[in-house]
Amino acid sequence: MTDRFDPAAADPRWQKRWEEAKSFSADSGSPKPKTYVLEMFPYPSGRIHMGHVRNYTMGDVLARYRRMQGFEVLHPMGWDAFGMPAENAAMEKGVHPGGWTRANIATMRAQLKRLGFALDWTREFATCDPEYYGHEQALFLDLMEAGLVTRKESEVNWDPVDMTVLANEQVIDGKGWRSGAPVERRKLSQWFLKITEFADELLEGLKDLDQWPDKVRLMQENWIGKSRGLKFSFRLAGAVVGGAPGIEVFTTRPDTIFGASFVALSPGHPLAEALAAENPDIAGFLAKCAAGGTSEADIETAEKLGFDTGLEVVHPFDPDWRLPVWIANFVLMEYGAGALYGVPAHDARDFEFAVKYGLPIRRVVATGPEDAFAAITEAETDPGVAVNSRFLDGMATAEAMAEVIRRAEAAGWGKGTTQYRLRDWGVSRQRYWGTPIPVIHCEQCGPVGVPRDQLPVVLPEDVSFDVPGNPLDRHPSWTKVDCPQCAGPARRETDTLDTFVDSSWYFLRFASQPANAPFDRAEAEQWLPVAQYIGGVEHAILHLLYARFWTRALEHMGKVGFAEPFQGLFTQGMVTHETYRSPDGRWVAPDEVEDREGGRLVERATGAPVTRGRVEKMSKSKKNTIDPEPIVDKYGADAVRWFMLSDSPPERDLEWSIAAIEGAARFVQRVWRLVGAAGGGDGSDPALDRKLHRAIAAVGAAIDGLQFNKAVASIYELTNAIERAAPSASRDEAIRTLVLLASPMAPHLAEEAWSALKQEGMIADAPWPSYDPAMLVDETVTLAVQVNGKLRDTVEAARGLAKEDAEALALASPKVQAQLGGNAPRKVIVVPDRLVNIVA
RNA sequence: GCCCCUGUGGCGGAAUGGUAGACGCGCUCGACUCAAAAUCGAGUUCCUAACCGGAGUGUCCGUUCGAGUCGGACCAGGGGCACCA
Repeated sequence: MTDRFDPAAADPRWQKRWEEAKSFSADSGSPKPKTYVLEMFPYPSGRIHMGHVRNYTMGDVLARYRRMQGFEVLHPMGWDAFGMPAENAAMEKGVHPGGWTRANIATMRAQLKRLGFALDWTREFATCDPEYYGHEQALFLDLMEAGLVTRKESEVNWDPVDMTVLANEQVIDGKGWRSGAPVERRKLSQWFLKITEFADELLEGLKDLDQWPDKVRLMQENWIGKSRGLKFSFRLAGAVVGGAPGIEVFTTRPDTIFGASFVALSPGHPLAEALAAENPDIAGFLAKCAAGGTSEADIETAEKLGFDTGLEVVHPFDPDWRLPVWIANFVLMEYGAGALYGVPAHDARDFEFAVKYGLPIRRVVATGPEDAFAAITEAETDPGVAVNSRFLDGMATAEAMAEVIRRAEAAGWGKGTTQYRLRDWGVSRQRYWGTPIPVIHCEQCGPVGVPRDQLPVVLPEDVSFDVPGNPLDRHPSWTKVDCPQCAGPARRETDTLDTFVDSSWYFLRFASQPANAPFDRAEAEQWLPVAQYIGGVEHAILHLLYARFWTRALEHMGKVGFAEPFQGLFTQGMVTHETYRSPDGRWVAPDEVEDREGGRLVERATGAPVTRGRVEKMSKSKKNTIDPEPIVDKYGADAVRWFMLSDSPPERDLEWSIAAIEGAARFVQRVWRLVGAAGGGDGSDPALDRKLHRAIAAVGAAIDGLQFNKAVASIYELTNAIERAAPSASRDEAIRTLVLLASPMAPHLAEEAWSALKQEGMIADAPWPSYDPAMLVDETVTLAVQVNGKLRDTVEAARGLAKEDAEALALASPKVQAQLGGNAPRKVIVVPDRLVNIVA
C-alpha cells in the first residue's frame, strides 16, 4: 500500500471497473425495492460548472447510499439540448446548432465521468434526438386530442430591424439585444397548453407535496394566484356601444361596492377598441398606452394614465347612481374581465388614479362606525366594518362580501367566482433549434395534426443562420406538404416548442424507453414518481409547475397512474465566489487580484487598484468562475466532491475556497493513512464501539435528510476518535466501517481502501453498515446543574438515576451550595439524564 | 407595494425549550526536520494578566424553573411576485 492515495491513478481505474461491471445500470425487472434519484439534467452550454458539480454530487451521494441500503436505484443523466444559445453560437461562429450541441455534450459527458458519478449512462439521451422529440410530438398530438391545446393571439416582442421575435431575456432596456432597435409588440397566433384548466388541481396538489420545500410550494401557490370574488356586469346608461349592453368586471372586494367612483377598461378591452374606431382621441390614447415598455422598471415607474370615455354605467344597487367609464393603462386585459370598478378609498392604484383625475374618494370601510367620516389620506386596504354602505353598514368585511355576492346571485346580475393569476402556457417559439410543432396548416381544413405515422417531424439540417429570423420559415421545401385531410397544398407549422416542454416529461423517458411509444406505462410506474429530485431553486416555478401539469395531463388521459412527478424535491444553493471591480467598473477575476502591502488590492497585470465586491454566484460576466476540471486534475474527484458537501448546508450558498478544497484533500489522505494503520489489533474498545455505532446512525440519518454537511461532520468526529484510539479489533472494525460511511461521498478512495483492506468485491456493492440502538447510549451521563437556569456545575451520574437522587447529587455540589448561600431551594426541576435546575 | 426567508466566534456552520459554539477552515504555540513541506500535539467567543467570576446567538419586550430555539415589535441582509382589481 502506498503512502499517499493517488487520485490520478485511482479515479480512472475505478471508474473503468464500475463501467465494466455495469454497477449503476438500473434493472427495471429487479426484485429489489426501487427508487428514483434524479438531478435536473443540464443544458449543454459548453463545459461543466461548479453548480453542476455540487448538484450532481448531492444526488450521487443519495443514489450510492440507497444502493448500499439495498435499493435498485435509477440515477440517470441526459441533456436538455434544445435552446437559444445553440442558435446564437450558430450565428456567431457559423456552426450548425446541432454540431455545436453534440460537441458540448461530448465534452461535458467526459467531464461528468471524471467525477465518478454513479450514473446509468445506458439510458442517456438528448432532447434534440429525433427519437426523443418525435415522442414529444406524439404527446403533443395526444394533448390536442384531449382538448388541452388551443390557438390564441398573443403578443410577442418584435425586433423591427432583425425582423425577428425576441425572447424576454433578449430585450434589454426595451431594445433588441443584437440590433439595439426599440422593440415593438406584435400579435401572433400561437399554440397554448391549457394549464389553467388544472389551476385548482395544481394548487390543491401542493398540499400533499410534504417532501417539497415550503418556499417552493408557496412560490407556486402565489404564481397560481387564486382569488375569490364577484363577477358582474354594469349596465350602460346610454346607447349601446360596440354591441355590448354592459361592462363585465371582477372584484375581490364586493363589500366596497358603495365606494365605487368609476369604472375602468383595459386599453385592450373590446369596448375600448370599438370606441377607438370612432374616436381618434381614444385611438391616440390607446396608442400611447401601447408604447410603454414591458420591462419591470418601465411598469414600476409608469404613470397612471386615464381617458374619460364620456360613457356612464348604472350602479347595480341604485338605478339612479351613474358611474363614469374610463380607459386606464393600469387595467390588465388578461386578468379578470379586463375591466374593474375603482374604489379609491380602499385600493392604492384606484386612489392614485382618483387623485390625479379628481374622482370622488368615498370611505366605505372603517375600524368602527364612529370612524365612518374619518378623512382618507391614503388607500386603506385592511378589512374592517362597512360604513356609508346602506344595507351593509355595520357588517364586518367578510360578512359584507358574502352579503353582496348573495344579493347579486339572488337578483341574477352577478356571481361569486374564482379567478387565477395563472395564464395558459404559450409554447410556440419562432426558433429553429427546438421540437417542431407537429401541425400542418391547410387553407381549407385549418390546422391539422401531423399523422402519427409521419412522426417524427425532423428538423431539416440544410438551414443557414446568416439572416436573422427563423430559418424554418424560409426553408424552400420543408414547409411544403400536402394536407393530411384533403391532400391539398398546405404549409408546415414552422414554430417549435418551448424547451420547457422537453423538460416536462424527460424523467418518464429515463424510466422507460420503448421505440414505439414515449414510455411504457407499466415500466415507468416501476420507478415513478421520482423519489428525490434535486436542482436549482431558479426552477421553483416554471419547470416544476409545467412538469406537474404535464404529468397531471397524462394522468387525465389515462396514460399514467400518478398525478405528481416528484415526490421529494430539494433545491440546492448556488456556488459563489468573491468578485472584484476596477474603478472604471470592469470586473476583475479574483486570481488576477493581488494583495499588496497594507491590504491594498491591485490588479496584477496593470497594478491598478481594485475594490472587493460582494460574494456572488459564479458567472462569466462577473469573471468569478472556477473551472472544475483543473481542480479535479490537481486534487482528484473525491476531494472536489468532499468539498461540495462539507460545511455549508446544501440548501444554502457555498462559497468557493481553495483552502477548503485543500482541507478536503487532506482529509482524503487522512483516511488513507488510517487504512494503512489498520490490521492486527486485538481486544475490544467499548468506548470506540459506541462512537462507531453513533456515527453509523448519525451519518445515515443525515444523508436521509440530505444534510450532507452534518454527515461529513459526523465522519470527521469518527475519524478523530479512531485516530485517538489505541490499536484494537474494535479500531480495525471502525476503520473498515469508516470507509463504508465515506464511500458515497468519496467513492474512489473508498474502493481503493476497500481493496487495501482485503475486502470482498467492490465497496459499490457492499451493504450499508447497521448499528445497534443499545450502543447509542452511554452508561453514565453528565448532568448539568443549574441554579436559576444558569449553569453552575456538572456531575457524572449513572443513567436512569432517580429524580430524588439526582436532586441530592446536585445539592451536594459545593458550587451550588455557594450559590444558595445557606438558604433552602424554593423549587428543584429535574430532567432525567439531562439536568437539575435549582430555583433559589 | 404584496408575500416569504435569514441574522450564532476571525470565517462556513452545530445545537428534540435543557451544559451555546459540535465539525471544518483560519490563526497561535509546540514536536518532528539541517531546513521546508507533509504529519502529530496543545490552544483558539469576548471581558478580566491569571484564577474566581461576569457577559454573550441582530435590537427591545414577553412567555417559562430554564429561550439561539416559542410569541410580539423593531433593525439589517436576501429571495419571489409585481399596476392581478
